[in-house]
Amino acid sequence: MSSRPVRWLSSDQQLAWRSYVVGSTLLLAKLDRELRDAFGIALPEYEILVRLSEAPHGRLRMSALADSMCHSRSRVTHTVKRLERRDLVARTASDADGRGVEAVLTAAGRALLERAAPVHVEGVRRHFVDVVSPEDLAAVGRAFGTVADDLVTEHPAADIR
Amino acid sequence: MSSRPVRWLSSDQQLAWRSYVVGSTLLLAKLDRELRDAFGIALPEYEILVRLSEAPHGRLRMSALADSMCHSRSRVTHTVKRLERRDLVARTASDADGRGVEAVLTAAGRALLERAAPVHVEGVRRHFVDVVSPEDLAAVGRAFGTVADDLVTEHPAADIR
DNA sequence: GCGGAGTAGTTGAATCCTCGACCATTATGG
DNA sequence: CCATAATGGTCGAGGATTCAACTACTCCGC
Repeated sequence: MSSRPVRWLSSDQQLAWRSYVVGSTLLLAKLDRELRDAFGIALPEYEILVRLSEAPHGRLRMSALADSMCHSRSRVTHTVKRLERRDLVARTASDADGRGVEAVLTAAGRALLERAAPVHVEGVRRHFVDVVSPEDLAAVGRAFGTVADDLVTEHPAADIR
Repeated sequence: MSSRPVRWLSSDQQLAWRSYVVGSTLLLAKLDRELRDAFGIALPEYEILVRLSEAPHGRLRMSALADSMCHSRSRVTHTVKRLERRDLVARTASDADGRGVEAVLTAAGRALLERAAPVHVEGVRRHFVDVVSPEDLAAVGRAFGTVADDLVTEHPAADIR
């Protein structure tokens, strides 16, 4: 058990890492609060509405929803149940697959989203996109795209699913 | 109330933003799980141990702990209470300030941290630092450093504190 | 030194997320 | 076909986080 020596982070790397952790924490908390205060919905709930709105007929299977957000199926079930209680989405059985369930955006859900989206986008701009340089923004996208690919394909599939 | 037109994100900006949200979600979840599986502590708990270990005598006030992680005081109280229950930290009254409470790393806490740190750092490397280019890493650090500064100084102080 | 304003921290309830167990349905293989 | 495995989804319990009080102490002005 001759453990090889730990490869600690350089001080530059450590600084970058901590800046990311703190900045990211603050950013997501801020955007969450803005949506909550203005519309009473949390960021994950908002993102579900967005994904539904982008799907044909505002309709998507629970598993597709879960996969696209990298959330557990259980989490999506709970989140959608909350949204359903507020009549922002509805659930119907899938007719192709007897096991499947599809979530649909209701009229109220679409209306809420149309009011919320500009506010949210404005927040993303003010607190993120507009405060970093275009080059750094592109780098962030590249970096986390790579991270996501790495984590999704790492194990023989079936990680978050 | 002539609302000015919404400045939507360009598709590049949108892609960068979504990559960040998904990649970040996956990354933090992964690192959290690694610590949980190997040592039974969550990422926020680990970070408290780290900050304590870096402070003189392994001792820090609750508010300093909260500020350095950008967590609410209430959250730190709960987290430290959990750590105290497992004898990884102890709490003592601050003698300078009668209101203050200081958290101290116990021997067990330090021992756990010394086992956990190499594993965590290795995870940060494998899933983040080593999969992105040094330039992109630096850009991520710059970007979120800016974001954090912006959010901390935005309101007349006293935002998360 | 007294009274009010601000600071430090805790508490408990409500909410959200995770985990494991579970049911129903669909594929697979002999 | 039929047994078994795999997939899609739900549920409830327990743990974590937030929120709104609340206590206790310090600081400041007078």
